[in-house]
Amino acid sequence: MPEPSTLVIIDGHYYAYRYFFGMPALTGPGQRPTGVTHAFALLFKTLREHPQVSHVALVLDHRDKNFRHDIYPDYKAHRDPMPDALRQQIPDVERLAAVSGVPLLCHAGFEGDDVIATLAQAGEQLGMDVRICSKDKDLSQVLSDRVHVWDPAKDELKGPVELLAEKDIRPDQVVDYLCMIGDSADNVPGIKGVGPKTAVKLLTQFGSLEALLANTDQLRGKQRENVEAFRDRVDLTRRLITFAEVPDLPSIDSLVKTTQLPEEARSFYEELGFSIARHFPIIHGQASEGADYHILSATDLPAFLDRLRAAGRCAVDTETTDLDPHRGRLVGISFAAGLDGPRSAAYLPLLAAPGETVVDWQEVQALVAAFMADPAIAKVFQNAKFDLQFLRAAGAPVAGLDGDPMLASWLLDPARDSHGLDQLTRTILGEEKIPTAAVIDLDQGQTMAEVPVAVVARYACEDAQCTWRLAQVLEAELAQHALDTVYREQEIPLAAVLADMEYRGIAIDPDVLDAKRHHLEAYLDQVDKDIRAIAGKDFNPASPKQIAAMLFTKLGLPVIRKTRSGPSTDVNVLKALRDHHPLPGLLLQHRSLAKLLSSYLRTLPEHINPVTGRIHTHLRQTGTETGRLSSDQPNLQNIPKRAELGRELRAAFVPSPGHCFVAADYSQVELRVLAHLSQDPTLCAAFHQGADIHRFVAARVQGCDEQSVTPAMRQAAKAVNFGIIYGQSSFGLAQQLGITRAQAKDFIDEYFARFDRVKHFVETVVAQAKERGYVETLAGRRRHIRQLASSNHNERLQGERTALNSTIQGSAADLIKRAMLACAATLPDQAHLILQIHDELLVECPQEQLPAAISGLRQAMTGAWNLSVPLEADVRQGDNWLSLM
DNA sequence: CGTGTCGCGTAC
DNA sequence: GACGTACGCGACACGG
Repeated sequence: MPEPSTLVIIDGHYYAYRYFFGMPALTGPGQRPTGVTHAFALLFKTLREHPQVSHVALVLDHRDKNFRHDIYPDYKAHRDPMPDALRQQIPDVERLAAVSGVPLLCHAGFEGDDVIATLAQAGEQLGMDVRICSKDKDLSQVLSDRVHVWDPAKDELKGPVELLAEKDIRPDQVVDYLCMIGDSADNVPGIKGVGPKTAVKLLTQFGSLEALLANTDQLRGKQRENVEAFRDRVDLTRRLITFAEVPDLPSIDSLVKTTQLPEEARSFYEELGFSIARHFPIIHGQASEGADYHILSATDLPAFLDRLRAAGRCAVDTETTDLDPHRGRLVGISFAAGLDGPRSAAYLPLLAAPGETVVDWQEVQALVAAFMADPAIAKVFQNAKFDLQFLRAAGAPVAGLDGDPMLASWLLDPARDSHGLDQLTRTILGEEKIPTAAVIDLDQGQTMAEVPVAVVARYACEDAQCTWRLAQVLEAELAQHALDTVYREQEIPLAAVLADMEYRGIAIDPDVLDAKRHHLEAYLDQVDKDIRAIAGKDFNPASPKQIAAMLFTKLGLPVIRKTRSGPSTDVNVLKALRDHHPLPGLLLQHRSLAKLLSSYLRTLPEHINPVTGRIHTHLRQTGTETGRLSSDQPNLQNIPKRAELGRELRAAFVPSPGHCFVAADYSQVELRVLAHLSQDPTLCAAFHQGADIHRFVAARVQGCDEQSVTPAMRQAAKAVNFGIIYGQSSFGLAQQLGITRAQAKDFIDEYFARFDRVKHFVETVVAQAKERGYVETLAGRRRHIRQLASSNHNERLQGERTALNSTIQGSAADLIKRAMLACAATLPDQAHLILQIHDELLVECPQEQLPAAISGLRQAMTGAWNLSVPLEADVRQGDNWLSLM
């Protein structure tokens, strides 16, 4: 199949303004404004790498007046002149286009829009697809089946269909429409008293402007006068609004895109101070080369902080003696804001070997605390969650958290190997940082406090200035991909919430764990003895390899399932073999006891912090590709719940003295997300009715009423509901339910027949993922799915499942993140989030605030997002985690 | 001796 | 081969 060629035409004027006003103002060497040029560089990069784009042109307005000024001297008379900082960048954008191999079109006597329209029609006539990058409404007149406007950041294509849906007009009516409403920005008056609404009404009624003017007798009153008064101006207005055909445009062939950035662009990028690593093969340099670092004294500090305050935004990094904020101390704080060159930074030393000069924290704490607490000073941290906890512990809690390159990197590509500072500096900035190992010997337990101040200062300043520069680059890239909103409004504020949750931790009753542990150890001992009595004393029941040898070779039991390396011995296999022999049952008991002991009962006590007596799990914000949080050290998101024996250990998780727990979990959140995203009327109706969703689906699929749904039917429907979310096949469903594959297929077919918008949604998600290479959640987060491009059939199928599941799971993750953010406003002052377990929030509050906490938590969760189905949360209270069941 | 992979099992 | 996302344990293989 020949690839259809796609011509992309960039409305340079539109983008210049959009980038100028819509993004942080970057400056390069010598305070030269570079934000717009940089944004264009990233746009060009996106187009270079876009698989569907074959031809590119950048269109700019000519600086001279054009024919419209000749026929209408007042044309654009009231327009503000271009801001200086933008005007200065236009030559840079032109040079950028030249060195990037993007043809620049700019014709005297015409406007950019004329060039765009002429070019679009030329491309269309050659059978190409044309995408115009612009939001200018005038351009709607050239839309057709082959000509669309396109926002590459959002990957949104709009053509005649969308125009009709949004404005209720066809492309051939656009000129009439625009004539009627006029254009105040261009100082072109339309019909007095006619705005968009009336214009559409009149066009629908009369068909065209010409017909309207010929039939003014059908109008009455003021409107008739206004329309008739317009008759004299209609020809002029039409000439101003209609695009002129621009002669002598270059041939379409000359617009073939360059897929590689030419080497000659390198010096231009360097001249502007752009990160070249994103565009060129990496040249390794040292991040501290040519840097300007300064060690602060107590005397310097006030003036320095004032400079940062005036700058409004800065990167901050802390050096500490430990990774644990409850045990560690601050060794120093570094700051960077590009004040004296992009690589400048300063270090405030607070702790060092005896004899070294440091600043007394007591002396500067109030000053630093005021700085940190000032929300008007925007602060950027690499992995802010960490620094926020240390600064809080040191008595300088942070407000105004505004950026985190780690989160920016994760949003741009959650699959990136590492979002660590060293890695980002290498891949984004193309430079090497001083390795931590070159400063301290971690194996020897050495800390930053034992290293000369000058050495730590250099290291700390490098961290701060790399954080600063990375934030600039990555945030510009976020904006390019329409990820800046979810960054600023979701992930960045969430980091502060997570810092608070980690810092607070959760209390543990060690006696409960101890008692349970001793009980289960005795029990395990007995099971162990029983197993050895049958299998021999050298048999290791923890070894799947030895179990397989024993069951399948020695005892000759049937192999149920195979893994890559041999027969499987997992729980389903052992259950199937229970009736054949006593050993499988004993092994199952061994497995569950050993799991509880090794994963929980023996390890949890080791995670109790000696200072706080609580467990402070890490809530990792960049730990998943779907957008869920993950938890480690220890993982508190997989504490047993389903089986009785395991569930009981939840009794060890207790509230602080005088407090109680409130927990709430979303009811069927992923299915509600599915209903919302698919807009399936039946599924949506079920949730609006407050139906038992599995029972409801069973009734629909079986064609019976809900009262006659048997437990088995409900069970089957539940399996299908989950299967949909995971992209399960008929084979998987059959295995799950112990039915034949044909029966499973019938069930799935019937499901899709009853919920046909769900079917459509599943297909659309996969198709769009294949087209764009990524899927998107409710909040606009993205996950690239590389397997979809695989030549391997099974890998592609896996990619399709991932695409579907990530959309739903990721959207559900967005919902609970929003709920967590809402908690700040809805919970009473002494109630605090303690844990998040994907669809559940655990809150600790003083007894007296219990009612307010219950209603606040419910409000935060149900109001997290306005879906087309209600969000429901089950709220419970209790005095330990077990009693919340 | 440490490191990486596998099978397995816990959660949602 | 067949159901998505995590973390982490013990066993085992491998390499220094």
